Amino acid sequence: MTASPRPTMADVAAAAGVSKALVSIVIRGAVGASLATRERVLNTARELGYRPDTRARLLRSTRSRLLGVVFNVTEPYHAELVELLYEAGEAAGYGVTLSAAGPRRSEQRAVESLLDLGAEALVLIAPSTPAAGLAQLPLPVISMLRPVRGDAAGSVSSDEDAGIRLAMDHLRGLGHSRIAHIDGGTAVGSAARRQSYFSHMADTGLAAGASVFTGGNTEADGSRAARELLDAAGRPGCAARPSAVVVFNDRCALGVLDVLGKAGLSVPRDISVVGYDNSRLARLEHINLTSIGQNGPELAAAAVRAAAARLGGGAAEHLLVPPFLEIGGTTAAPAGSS
Amino acid sequence: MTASPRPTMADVAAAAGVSKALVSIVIRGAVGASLATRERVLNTARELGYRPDTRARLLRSTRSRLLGVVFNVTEPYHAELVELLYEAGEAAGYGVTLSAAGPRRSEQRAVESLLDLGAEALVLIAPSTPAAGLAQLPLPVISMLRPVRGDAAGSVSSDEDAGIRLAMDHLRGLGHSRIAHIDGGTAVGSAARRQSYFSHMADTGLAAGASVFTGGNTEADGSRAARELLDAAGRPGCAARPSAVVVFNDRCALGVLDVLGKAGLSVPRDISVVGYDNSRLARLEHINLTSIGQNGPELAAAAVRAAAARLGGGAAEHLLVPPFLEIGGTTAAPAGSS
DNA sequence: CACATCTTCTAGATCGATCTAGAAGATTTC
DNA sequence: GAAATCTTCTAGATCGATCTAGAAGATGTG
Repeated sequence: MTASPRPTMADVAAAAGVSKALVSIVIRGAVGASLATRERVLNTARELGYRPDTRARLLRSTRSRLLGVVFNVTEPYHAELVELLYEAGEAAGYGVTLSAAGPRRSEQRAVESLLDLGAEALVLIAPSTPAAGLAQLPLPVISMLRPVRGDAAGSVSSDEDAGIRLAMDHLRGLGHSRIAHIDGGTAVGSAARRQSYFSHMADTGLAAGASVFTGGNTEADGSRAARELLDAAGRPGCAARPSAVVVFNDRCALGVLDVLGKAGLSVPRDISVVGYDNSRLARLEHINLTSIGQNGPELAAAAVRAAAARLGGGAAEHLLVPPFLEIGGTTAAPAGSS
Repeated sequence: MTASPRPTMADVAAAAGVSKALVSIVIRGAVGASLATRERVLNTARELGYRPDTRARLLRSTRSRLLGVVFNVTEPYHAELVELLYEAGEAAGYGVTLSAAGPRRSEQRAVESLLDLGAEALVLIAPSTPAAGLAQLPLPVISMLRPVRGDAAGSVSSDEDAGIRLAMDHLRGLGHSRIAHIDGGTAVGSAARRQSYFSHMADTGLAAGASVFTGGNTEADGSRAARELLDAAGRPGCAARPSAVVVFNDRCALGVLDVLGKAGLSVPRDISVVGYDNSRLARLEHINLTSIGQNGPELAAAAVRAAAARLGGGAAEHLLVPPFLEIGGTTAAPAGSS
């Protein structure tokens, strides 16, 4: 609470006996200062405890070098990306400012506050604003985790098709062939993952054995779907119970695990389960779900690169980052195999 | 991407035929403008699509009315508070800017970036910086979720003692008397909660039956503690198995539930379990843990009030906000009772 | 009507940096 | 040695708002 006024560039200039323009040059690391004075100025700046004032810098400079990031507070995974974006942004010479969206604060509000702050480009994590809306923003926009077509905005997302394939190849490798899918119902991305499931089943000659149950985003959806799956297997004339299930996401998979366990089935001995998201939930020790994870560091780095490229005048890029498979304790070879 | 330059205050002034000082007065809602012109200026501002530039405002004004918030990206609950702080801050006429701390970005770094941005006061959620460090910051600081003594910083936290009492009163009300505690081991806050447990047991004449097991922050800690609890109950000469357990936090409680279930005990029929935090985890439908929750909206509002009061010259306040009890499916009357 | 008071409005300085244009000195070129 | 070029540095304008001091006009008062 000591109110000693913070030193300004003029203070440093006076103390070092140079003009403030020169101090500015040195602090920014721009060309036009000799090595000797550069060092002298940096030293006096350090002695005075000088730190450039972001407000003034932002106001004057044509290139604010500020990256605005909008994330959703209700999504735990966004928080992880936020930290990685700080890192990637700062490594690329950008400052990063956050603005949170959520049930009580609209995405538009979040975007506006970043605009008013002078952000040079925006990274929106899983934006709900339609592409047309993004196109109207007066600066380059990168959509993360939600692919966008066309030139409205760049996009950087995880390759979902590759993710489903990773899951299925893993199960195939273990010896499974009766692989079912519990989808996300009407959730965003559910249709694409279901499509990937079908196409992979077809590619490996298992198209006839494909079976999909309607799940959803929540544990309740997963539980419901799992009960349906068990019922179907018990009905005469139906295919035998699948030996493995690929589930839309981790939360839904949790409901599936719960029902399977209560039905007396042992996972993974009787049936293998793969989730999607590799969330904190999946990594809880007593759950330890095999799951597909997004490559966060690469996603963040790609988003920053895409933003920088767009600022440099490039066209909107659309990147897909390959996900990875985290093998947990819910997958194993099927009971029948050696 | 259309680069139409954004209108400034001067543009609005020219269009409305007044001075920019007057526009400033109107936009800020300051006194000194007639109702008629006020309306006229606001109308032309709206027509031009004028939005004040935060950078310039921040730079010039003595009172930036900007609240800096530091939160930890790895803590899901912080995200919830962040959104509530936006709401509470904006309701009180403050802008809110975030800065994330985390394993890869130090709290100090987060604080510095807010200082450079011109924040007027800081709200640190569960800061790791010691009180002495907080005292050195050149602006009012409010520590949330971590009580701080003395005048170094204001603090707003949940009343943990009241929380433990809520849990115990709930169990007592159901008819439990053999109530054990699984603590947080060396985790922050564990000692205080353990102390509350003891003092409440004493207050209700149950001091002799008090028993504490060493838990911790994670499910593994909870599992270990639960096994110990079951072992102790089986040993000759030891007290009977408790009919209820109050656990340090939800994560730890999850491990407890897991072990109890695997040991063939039914929760809540054979034993009741109460967690702490009322986290998303606890609210998962198939877990549905009875838990103590923090009153987030009230915490946020209190933090903003405390910051404003401090800015107004008041001394550092230290507030305790009462938590609430969320009754789930893991508590019931003990088996023996009617 | 003269004077004080209040309301409404404006000119211009200011915040702390960046940026442009150009001066001063050192170095190269012919 | 004069001209050209390069390096190093500086004065002063500028970004878009806020804020101070004071002008102009309306209203009240004796």
